[in-house]
Amino acid sequence: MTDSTSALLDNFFADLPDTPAPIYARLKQAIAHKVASGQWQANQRVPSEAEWVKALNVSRMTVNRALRELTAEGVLTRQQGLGTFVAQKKAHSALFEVHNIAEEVASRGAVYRAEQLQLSRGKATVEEAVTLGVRTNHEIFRSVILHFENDLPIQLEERSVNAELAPAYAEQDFTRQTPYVYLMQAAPMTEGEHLVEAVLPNARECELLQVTANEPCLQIKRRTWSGAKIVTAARLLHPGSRFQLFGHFSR
Amino acid sequence: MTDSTSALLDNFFADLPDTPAPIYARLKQAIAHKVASGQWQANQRVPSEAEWVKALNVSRMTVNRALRELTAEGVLTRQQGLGTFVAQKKAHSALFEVHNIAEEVASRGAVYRAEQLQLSRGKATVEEAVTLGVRTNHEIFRSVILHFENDLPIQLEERSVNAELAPAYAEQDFTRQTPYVYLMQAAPMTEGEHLVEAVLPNARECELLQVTANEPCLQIKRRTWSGAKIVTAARLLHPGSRFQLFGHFSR
DNA sequence: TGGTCTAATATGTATATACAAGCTAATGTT
DNA sequence: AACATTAGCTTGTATATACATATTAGACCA
Repeated sequence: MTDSTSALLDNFFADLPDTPAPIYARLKQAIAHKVASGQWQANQRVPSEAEWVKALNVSRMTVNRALRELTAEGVLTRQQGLGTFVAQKKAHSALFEVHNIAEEVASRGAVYRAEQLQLSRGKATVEEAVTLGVRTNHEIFRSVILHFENDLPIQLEERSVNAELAPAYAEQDFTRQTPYVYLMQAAPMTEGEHLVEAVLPNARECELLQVTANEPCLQIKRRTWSGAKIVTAARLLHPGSRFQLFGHFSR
Repeated sequence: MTDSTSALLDNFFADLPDTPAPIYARLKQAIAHKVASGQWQANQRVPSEAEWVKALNVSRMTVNRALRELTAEGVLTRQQGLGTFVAQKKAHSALFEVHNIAEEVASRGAVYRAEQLQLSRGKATVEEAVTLGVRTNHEIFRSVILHFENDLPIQLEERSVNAELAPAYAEQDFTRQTPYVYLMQAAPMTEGEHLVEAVLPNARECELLQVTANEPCLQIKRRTWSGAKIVTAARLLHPGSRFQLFGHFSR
């Protein structure tokens, strides 16, 4: 084991709840948190099974189970004889994963740009309180961002954010970094839901998205959880002629 | 072990390829095939770990791994002290799973009905050959079915089927049983892809779906594989005002 | 009859051990 | 210098064992 690895593993479980969860589950959670929060970057090497065994004083099969399950879940990738690494995000997984529109546009070789139309803070309306699962006196952020691919609008994003979980939301510059990036490091997503439907945009949305009236749009309503609390709820509107959702599954 | 269980396990691996795959993987594949093909129904009890150990002469941990992974994949459910069972299909998993529209409508407590508008056999057109990955002289079936929820059209389904993999497709009565049910038992699905977008229906589609012009529709193009071959390609058109896709994910 | 306890059975987790197989770097040879 | 071999690391799989915990059915007793 290298010195850096040793430092990596010192007090690894320190910031985890000392719940009576199985060892393999706590190890999974700890690693998943490192990855989700961005502390461990894609393609970075993860300690080997033998190193975990030495550092945590558990059996190799227990470590093996944790790493194997995280691999099945797409968090890690492993190569026999080589090691275990943080997995890269899939390019075409928009249907199954919460995606970062900036990365997606870039992966198509197109130019990405964003305009921030609104960013405010206030107490939750009744609708927002219901959607986010908070009281009506709870502080929330609201943002409206228009995302461009090659100077054509590709996504209109209206978002409500739980201020308790993402306190520095208003200080972000969303023309430089999408909300996704900040939210993932502030409150890593553990669960989420999508609701996808085809809708007609109203006059203002037509203008913003630069589409003619009667152009159908794909609307995605998404909520994401971090633990038991809802972090954010978003409504994403995509011009039907410029945007498709793609998904692939096995077994 | 009961006699029926014993019969169940006789020659369990008989119809599986004798490839040099790991034991746990072959057991997973064999069980998944029983479930996917409908031979083992939902909620049916699966042999216990001890029974598998006795019948296959392998260690319990190997069986445990197969059953545990199938549980993580949603094929089985397990209850400590009780046993292992074939899992029920999720109600709201339309986004992630290939769904059976009849079951979905029924699960909402609504009345399901279908009209078969077309059912024919012939050689593949160039477009079909490309979509299905076959030669242009390959035999395929084509069907058009309109699905109703409470006497309102909810899905227009245009489907091309590989006749080699589903030879009895034309003999089915799709007003009584959806193509999904026959296809799953004829050639269990191992992989699939979706392409989701918002579109405007043409005049004929508007009439069939009983929607006004300018009503946006959700179009899903889906292809499913059984092993290396494509079984079927379908285009599903849903009125936007009556249909939503829902998805949920963890971690 | 009704309730309680217990034995049997099921899955859940953890460990130690063993060997197979892939990759890399150092070593040795020509 | 160029090549081949090997040692040492990695993950992948399979087994035996142990104990924990959940559920059920039947034995037992009041």
